[in-house]
Amino acid sequence: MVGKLKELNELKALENSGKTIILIANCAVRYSGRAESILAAGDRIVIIKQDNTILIHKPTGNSPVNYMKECSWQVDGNKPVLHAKSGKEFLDITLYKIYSLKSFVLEDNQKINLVGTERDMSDMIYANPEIVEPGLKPVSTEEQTQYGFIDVMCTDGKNNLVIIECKRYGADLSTVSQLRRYVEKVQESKGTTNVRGIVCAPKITSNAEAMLSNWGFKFCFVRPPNYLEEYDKSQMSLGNY
Amino acid sequence: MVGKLKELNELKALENSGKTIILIANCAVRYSGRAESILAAGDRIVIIKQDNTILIHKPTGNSPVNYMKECSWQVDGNKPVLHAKSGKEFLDITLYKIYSLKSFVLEDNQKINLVGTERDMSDMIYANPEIVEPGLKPVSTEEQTQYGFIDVMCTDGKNNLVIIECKRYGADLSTVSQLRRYVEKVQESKGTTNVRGIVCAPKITSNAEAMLSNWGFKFCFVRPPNYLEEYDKSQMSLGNY
DNA sequence: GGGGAGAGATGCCGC
DNA sequence: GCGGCATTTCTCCCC
Repeated sequence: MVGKLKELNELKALENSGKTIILIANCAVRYSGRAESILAAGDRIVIIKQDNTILIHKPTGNSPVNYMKECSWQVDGNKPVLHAKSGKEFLDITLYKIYSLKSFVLEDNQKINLVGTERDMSDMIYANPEIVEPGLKPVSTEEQTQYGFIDVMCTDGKNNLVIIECKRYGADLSTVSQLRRYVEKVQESKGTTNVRGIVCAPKITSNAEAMLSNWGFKFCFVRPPNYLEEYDKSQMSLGNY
Repeated sequence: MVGKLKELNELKALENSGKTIILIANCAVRYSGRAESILAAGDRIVIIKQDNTILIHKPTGNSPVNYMKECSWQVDGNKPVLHAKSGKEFLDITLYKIYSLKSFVLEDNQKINLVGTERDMSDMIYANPEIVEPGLKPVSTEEQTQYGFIDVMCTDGKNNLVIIECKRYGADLSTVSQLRRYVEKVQESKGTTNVRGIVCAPKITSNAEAMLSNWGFKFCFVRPPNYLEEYDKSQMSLGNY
């Protein structure tokens, strides 16, 4: 066991310090909990956050290879192993070489502000349902039912309730199943068959479209609010900064 | 603009170096692409991986606050800004203070080995369907249909096909919708109504259970292969290492 | 805390 | 590449 004891002691001293720890190390990882995993030795980035969330990243790829959130952890007394535990879950990181160990106290009180979600698309349709079909009048949005919540509900002026399910990217089989669940539930609770269903999305898979028409539902091409164009415009007007 | 120029130059020198870069900085982030986000200044961990995947982490929490995978990036010539681009997506990180900048060449050829997934659960049931219901005989597993793929298909000895949908964690409304899609599709393609549906999971939500029984389907309590117990056992027999 | 559904989902596999 | 779907999903919102 090579193990740089100096850095292991440093790491041990950081237990419960509430610091952000960045560890670059050759390590092996074992996880057991909801599932179980083994990862043989390799060079990795280990992040221990100030809330004791642990992330283990390989040198490539988007997602952490192992992780554990808001856990308790400690360095083993005898072996170069970091043990982490959270409820019934366990994570063991065996450290073969430590290339770098740094700790920080970081302050970040800001929350991210994200726009351009499906909710924005429902709001757009609720505000102006005629972009979906002439004659539609808004009734409700985000209405809760026992079978889930309905993005937008309208009337069509021909004595029908119209249930709209939005997808900001693409509609698929599960989208159609979801719409069907709502339509049937509303038909049941209102005791009427005058309930129509519409999927609004920029695209739909062919199988989903087949299922949609089998059920007498309708697809309507709707693009979500396009923030990218706004961004492009502002970039242009600002030049290259 | 405070900006430690020395570190900005170091960062610039790392463009296209193929190194893993760990940057601890006070920064603001702007993203535009599939959606759009703004994040005001705060202390964060910025990771640039060897495949030019960028992750930005707050000092707490599990998920990255912003990210971009396999992008191209560069440091602005005039401002302390890291520009990243991937297709039609943009990410700008404005660096107000750099607390730490380190780069590494990391080597990791290992792949994670994960067990205890839903697939393991279907395999278990396919190998021994009588744990679900006496008399069941396996027919197929992971069978592809136009309406999705069916986890396990069996016969029940009473001239019925039995379609089993497994969930490793919990079954919900969409699970029941999924099962229903398969049952109806098989009924249609076989031209018979002798098709039953069973959801196998360790738990099911109350609304899903109601919908399940409305459709004449059945819930069967099945726990996924319990690897945790195995882990506990091995830990015990090894003592404290 | 449970239930339901979206996500800048991501990642995997199959056709 | 698209399609379908699981994920140690995670996260948010609502009841």
